[in-house]
Amino acid sequence: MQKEITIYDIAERLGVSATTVSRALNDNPRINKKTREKIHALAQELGYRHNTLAANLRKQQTKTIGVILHEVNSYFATSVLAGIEKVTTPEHFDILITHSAETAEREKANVKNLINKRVDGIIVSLAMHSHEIEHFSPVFEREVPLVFFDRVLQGADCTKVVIDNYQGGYDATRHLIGQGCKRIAHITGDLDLNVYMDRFKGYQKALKDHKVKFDKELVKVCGLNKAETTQAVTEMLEHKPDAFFIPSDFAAAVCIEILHNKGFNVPQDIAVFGFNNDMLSDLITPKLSTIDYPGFLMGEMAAKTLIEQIKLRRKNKNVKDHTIVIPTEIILRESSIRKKAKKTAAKKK
Amino acid sequence: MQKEITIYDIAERLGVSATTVSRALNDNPRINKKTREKIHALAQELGYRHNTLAANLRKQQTKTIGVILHEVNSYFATSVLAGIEKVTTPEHFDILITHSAETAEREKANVKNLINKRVDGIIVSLAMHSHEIEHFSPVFEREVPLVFFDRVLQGADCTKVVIDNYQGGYDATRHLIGQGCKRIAHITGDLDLNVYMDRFKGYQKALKDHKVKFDKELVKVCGLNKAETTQAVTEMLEHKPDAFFIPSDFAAAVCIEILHNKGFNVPQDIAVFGFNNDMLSDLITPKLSTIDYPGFLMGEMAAKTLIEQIKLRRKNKNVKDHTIVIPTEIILRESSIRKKAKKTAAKKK
DNA sequence: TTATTAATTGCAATCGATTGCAATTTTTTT
DNA sequence: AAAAAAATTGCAATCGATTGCAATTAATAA
Repeated sequence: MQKEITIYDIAERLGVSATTVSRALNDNPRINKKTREKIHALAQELGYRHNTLAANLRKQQTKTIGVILHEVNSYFATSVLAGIEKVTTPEHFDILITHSAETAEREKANVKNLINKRVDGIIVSLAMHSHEIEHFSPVFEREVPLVFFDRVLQGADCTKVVIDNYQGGYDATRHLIGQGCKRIAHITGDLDLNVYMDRFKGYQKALKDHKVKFDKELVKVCGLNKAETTQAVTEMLEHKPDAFFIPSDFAAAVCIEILHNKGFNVPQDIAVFGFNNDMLSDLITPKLSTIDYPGFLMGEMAAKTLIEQIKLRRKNKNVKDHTIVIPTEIILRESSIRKKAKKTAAKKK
Repeated sequence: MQKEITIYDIAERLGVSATTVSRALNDNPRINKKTREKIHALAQELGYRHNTLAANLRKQQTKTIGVILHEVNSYFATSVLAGIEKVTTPEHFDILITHSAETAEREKANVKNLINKRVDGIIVSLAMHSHEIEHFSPVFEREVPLVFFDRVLQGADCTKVVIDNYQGGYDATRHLIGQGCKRIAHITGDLDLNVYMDRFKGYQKALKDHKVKFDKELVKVCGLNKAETTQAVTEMLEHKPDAFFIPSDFAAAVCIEILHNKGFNVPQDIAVFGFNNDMLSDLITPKLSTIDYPGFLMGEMAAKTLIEQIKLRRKNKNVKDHTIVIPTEIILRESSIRKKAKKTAAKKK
């Protein structure tokens, strides 16, 4: 491995100063055009590579955004990343992705690591078991711009990008009621998380507004993975629900499979409603009604907001914390539409 | 924003040298235990944060691995990333993820960026339209360890981690033949890519080995997205296939949907076989037979190999290029099993 | 008590680019 | 031709941690 070429090597060969080389390579107009071209040519010839480390150290900025995800391995996560990417790439920011595997410990280590790496800003979706944000204090102290998205902490005074989970829960439930459902089971995730709690609240409010009695037997919290969902759905059937509102498309798909195996007709016997509008919701049978959860847009908004804050901070302007709420959209497909329940004559085919 | 604390600040307050502070913070046994503890305590108290940039500049290593993906937004991509992560985290490597959106241009820019950032090694899956690796020359010149995975360039003399696509294609086709299929349509992706080419070769070889005539009318290349797949499947039906081998679960799922809409019974009339074992393959109706494509394992292997190479390079040992082939596994589900075709009496239920 | 060895600590250079300020040269104006 | 303005270029410090080598001090052996 030969030694890396530096601006000093170029300077020496051309009999100019390193200052001039540095400026020329940055296309600084203070340097004579001919000199600039000469320098660029030699740099090219020698295979010079700018050393970002050295530059960042001096400039005290890294043009890098740290992203802390609670989990990487999901369609939602990649959608968000793609959205972030869309915004950061044209602004020439790199993204450093870490994941906390749903533990507060890992989350803490990631915060530390990103601060050590001197990222210019951080985007976070909180881990499942992260119920306070004390471990973000190094970030706050340094006034490093920070945007929370999706999984956020209620009440915490910082910038957030969230989806209107309450409205989503409300819309889904109202729709089911409109289809004639009276006993809507709600199998959901950890209610300490804003996303599940808000959907649950929307569910409750819709019931109340439409005078459907709330029965707490019909609500069950579980991990929403295959095993736990299977168990929860099976148990729930004892309470004779006529609909399942399960705010996770994957879990809802599992539910449909169980119902089929047990000989229920979806949606005629039992309607099913998901959440997320994952790719699979359009491919299973019956197609799943769900709430569109625009991860890509969320990533975009989070990145855009963060970059704004980074820019403001460079100008030493102070930053106002605020919350951006992205509207959800209800997607009606087969799993919740009861044709026979319609007032007009049922049309088959 | 107060000034960041440096080792010099700590050194001054404690009346020792920066050298001592640096060593103490790295738990160098050359420093007296009491001194070390004092330094650690003060560092903690002052909220000192190690500056990774400065350290990396001096140490000439970044403990960072660059990852270039052809596309981020897929289940496969996240599986691979999760696999990489599993290996890198305990080794204290960070990963810097870039994506080339299937273009050679972006890929080239990413290579440059990663070199500028002085990553210690790179993991790449080539973009669809990247048919040469000339733009990796800065990597080769610097002898920066590089591992290609999944999408690789045939013949190129570098380390690769691939899946046995040939065997996968062979197994899938042989299975379909075993189910009595004689006209197996093959709708696939760009044959310039090793992954699709190898599967195609496996398909051909299986036909040959089992004396089924190869008909080039039954082979069609397309983008494997929803629109193109729909068109390709529709056109293919004119050639009266009795099976579809579509090496992408998503496209296979689209195919099943089309066949249903047209009134075909899958698998009785037409069998369908996918590739990847994506999450959705287990959720659609009928469940999709497919080839398991262990992205997680692939990521793991790629990262493990790369880190080995990075370590060897530090010791100035030279690195042997080699190819790691990960075996595939055939997953048989409903979409390809023709009950009535069995020799034993067909059992319904 | 002196010679050796071991344990601690520090000096000063280094990694490579950036930038405020000043100096020099060139061009334009009077 | 002298003065003023504009265009170029360079000096030297800076960013913060690391490390080879040397120096000092403490502990042990002779």
